[in-house]
Amino acid sequence: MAGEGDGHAEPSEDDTLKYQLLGPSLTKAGQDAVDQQKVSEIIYNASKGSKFFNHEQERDRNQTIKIERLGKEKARLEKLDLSHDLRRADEYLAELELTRDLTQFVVHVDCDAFFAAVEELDRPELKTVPMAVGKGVLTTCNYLARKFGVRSGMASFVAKKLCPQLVLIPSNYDKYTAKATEIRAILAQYDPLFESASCDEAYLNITAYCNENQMDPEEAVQRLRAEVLENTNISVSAGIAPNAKIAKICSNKNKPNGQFRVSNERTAVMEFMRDLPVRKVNGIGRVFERELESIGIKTCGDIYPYRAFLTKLFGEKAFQFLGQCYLGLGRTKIEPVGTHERKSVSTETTFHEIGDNEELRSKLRWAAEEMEKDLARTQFKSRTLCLKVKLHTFEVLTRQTAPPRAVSQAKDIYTYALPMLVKLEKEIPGMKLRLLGLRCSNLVSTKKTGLNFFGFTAQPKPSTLTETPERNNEHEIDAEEAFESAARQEVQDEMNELEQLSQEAASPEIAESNSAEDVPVVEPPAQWECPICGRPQAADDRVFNVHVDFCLSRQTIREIAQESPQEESSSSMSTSRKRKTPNAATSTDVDPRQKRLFFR
DNA sequence: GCGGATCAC
DNA sequence: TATGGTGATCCGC
Repeated sequence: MAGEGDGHAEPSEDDTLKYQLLGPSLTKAGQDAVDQQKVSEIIYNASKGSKFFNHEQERDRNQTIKIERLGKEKARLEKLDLSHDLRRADEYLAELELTRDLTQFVVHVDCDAFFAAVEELDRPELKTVPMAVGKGVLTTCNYLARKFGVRSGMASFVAKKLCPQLVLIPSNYDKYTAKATEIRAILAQYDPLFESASCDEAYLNITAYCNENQMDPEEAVQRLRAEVLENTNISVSAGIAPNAKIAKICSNKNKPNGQFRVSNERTAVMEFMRDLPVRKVNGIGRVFERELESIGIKTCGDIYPYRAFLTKLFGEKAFQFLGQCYLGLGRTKIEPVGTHERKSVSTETTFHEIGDNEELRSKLRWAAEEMEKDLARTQFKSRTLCLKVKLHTFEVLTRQTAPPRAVSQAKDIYTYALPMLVKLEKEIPGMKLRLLGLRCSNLVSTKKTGLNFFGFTAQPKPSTLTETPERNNEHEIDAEEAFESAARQEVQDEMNELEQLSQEAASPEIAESNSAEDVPVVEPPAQWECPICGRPQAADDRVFNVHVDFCLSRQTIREIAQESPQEESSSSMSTSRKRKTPNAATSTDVDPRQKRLFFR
């Protein structure tokens, strides 16, 4: 914690900066026995004077200013009558409490020092020495290295200062993904619909497994972990809890090679959260931690006495998120990542400082070519293009533009990105960059699915690194789930097609400028009736899509209204939605994913 | 809608 | 000597 050890509650400027320099993974496992004071000193001295350091210092100063404002605002609020805010907060918490679901067993599985562990399988001699994977920046390190204060995300030259004998291994992602696939095959036996959170993490809902096998969740997870270890030689840690948020926190509790459970009782959950540092919660990082600490919130239990202040100090979204933290609520619905919708594709690279305009153009051309490949791989075109640069001072700038038509080819991307770069060169005389990148958003799918809306012919999903095993190959999967999966995919494709159409309607020239394989041919049924409202519709594909989409939304709202109002118990900060009206059932702000209810 | 900032892994 | 890449979300304007 910042300021610790100086005998003062108020952290000094250096303390916050040093804490910042320690990196984001301070709270991770394997650091308990480390003298943080000493480590922090070494990192500080290794970094001092560098451009990176100066930038961090600048950021730290800005945060301090923000926190000072926060303190003044809090002092101002304390003099006001907040009874209205207090009542509102209590009403919201009561509302949240009604959504609590304690019927599910959710598990978060986390591989221990995954990349390092995989490397150790190939070269067992690495097990006995401090070792890290990565080049300029470490992606993972083994537990021997952590004893020296070495952490993921740390610059390797700093790590070498902490631990001169540290062995560095270049990363080999293909190897890790292959291993991850082996592990996922085992996870699927416990929950075929498990969710890959990343290469080395997954969420499972083992409620059905436990019921079918008459097994205690802890016993089931013991078995799961043993099975993974036996078959793949990778040790994993796990958290068991009534929801994903707590399960995630629990998986870190007994790392490595351990597990921890918070039982499905309200008192157990509340007690667990009460003393839990807010930083342990997914979504609360170093900055928010500092802000919360400055007003007196260190643990999730501390949130409650401040409930009346939170909206005015941090905004509505943060208030709702913190409310869920205090109550220990989280999602219980675990679903494969394939069901999520991609929002952007991006590429960026760091290089040594470049000021020469010609050289920068060459970097931009390269980025555009990378982007073309990525868009082809993910099967998208893009209607919004964003240029990202990092100056030699580490300051990051972005500039965004909307090309007249969706782009997918390198030459088009370059054409529309170049003016942004030129403008930046003019704005910043003598501009020197250390990074250049491109991001595409407002995506339009180019997947060829045909338009058999009611045929439900599922398309095989592109297999990305974190994708779950192909559901269609798992013959033991419930037929209804497979059906639902296909339906979800269809709805997704449908919406993408709709976007594609609207985009083409706006710019007719695109249909000519692209070859047939880029743009799927749209063949709607000649005549049809809307399956929802039953009304006959004109055989115009655009109207068809718009109408069905509209009807689907309406249908969904009706269905949700009929179901219990607890449908969506809660969600994490990143997925939480507006909730101005207290009752979600009457809200028209429907999560698109809920449209699948129609297919039940 | 845009740009900056934060967060996770 | 030297501090990453990808994707997402939220806020203020």
